[in-house]
Amino acid sequence: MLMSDIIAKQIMEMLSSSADGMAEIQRNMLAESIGCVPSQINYVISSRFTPERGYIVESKRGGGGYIRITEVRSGAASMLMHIINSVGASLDMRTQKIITENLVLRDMIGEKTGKLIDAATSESALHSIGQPERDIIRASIFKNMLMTEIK
Amino acid sequence: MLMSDIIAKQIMEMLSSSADGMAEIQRNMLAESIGCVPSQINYVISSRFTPERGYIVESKRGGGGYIRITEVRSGAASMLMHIINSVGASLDMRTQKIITENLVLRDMIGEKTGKLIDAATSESALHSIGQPERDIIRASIFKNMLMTEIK
DNA sequence: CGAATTTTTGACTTTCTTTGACTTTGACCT
DNA sequence: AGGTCAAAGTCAAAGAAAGTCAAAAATTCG
Repeated sequence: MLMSDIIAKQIMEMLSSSADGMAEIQRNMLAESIGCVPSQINYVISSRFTPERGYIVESKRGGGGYIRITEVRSGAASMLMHIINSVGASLDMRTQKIITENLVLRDMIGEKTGKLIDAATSESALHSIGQPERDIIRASIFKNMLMTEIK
Repeated sequence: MLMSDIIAKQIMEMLSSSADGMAEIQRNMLAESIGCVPSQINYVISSRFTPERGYIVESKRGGGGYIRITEVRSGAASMLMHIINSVGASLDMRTQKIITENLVLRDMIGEKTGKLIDAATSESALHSIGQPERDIIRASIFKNMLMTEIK
């Protein structure tokens, strides 16, 4: 397993074992205990604990500094509504995959629904249409499909 | 025997000897061990392990990268496969609705899946694209979605 | 045989990860 | 206030793996 995956796993464990979905870490401590350079913690956070994936990150430097990661927890309907509204007129596949993966992870949609969304918006399904229309149609399909999940 | 056939055979062996029908390979490793250039692995995968033939391929680049090939195994698979193959390059909404409704009635797909297919291929989802491209895209999305039901 | 298709190769690209030198910020102590 | 030390942040280079594409070679088919 990659270093970055170990770090991410560590953080997720802290998050899931906390009652309020918050994890506060000391960057240098964590790096030391895991055995990596401190800046790699930043890399992991900025590549995996992004707002797109539903995390909020705050930090403070200097003595007594910390990094606090908060997992956004809200009801399925409002979370889905929020995503539908925040996705613009265009959506690239990478972003779609990240959002969908997160929705499945958070149990906002089923795994099967996630697979169907991936299939419907895949490059393979939309190959006959060129850019930028492809990303436009992807956004539209994505939102239409999510809409059916709001009951 | 062709190099490509050897590569394909190798992968198929991995697939059949795995309990879950999954094979995860390191492209450069495999190329090295077989004795071909790495990109030939891509060629073999894209020419022989296609969705049409019942394979799903995922991959990741960079450190710790991999290529994962999943083989679809099912009895009901062939029936759906038949439908997928019988739908041409273009599919109008009325025909799509009829086929989907039929699949739901016959319990080949769940009601929810039917709803998601309808949403993904609806006029509303595809409104930004004109005819005849709309029906072409609809056929493609439809087939890609049905493919996920083969498992 | 000759055209069409399939296979082979390799140079170049993109994506993701690791590392470390340097910068900024904040707290605490004279 | 100013200085010092203890954090965290930034950034770019190097490394690791897979992807793309098109030219060249081989094979198949009419």
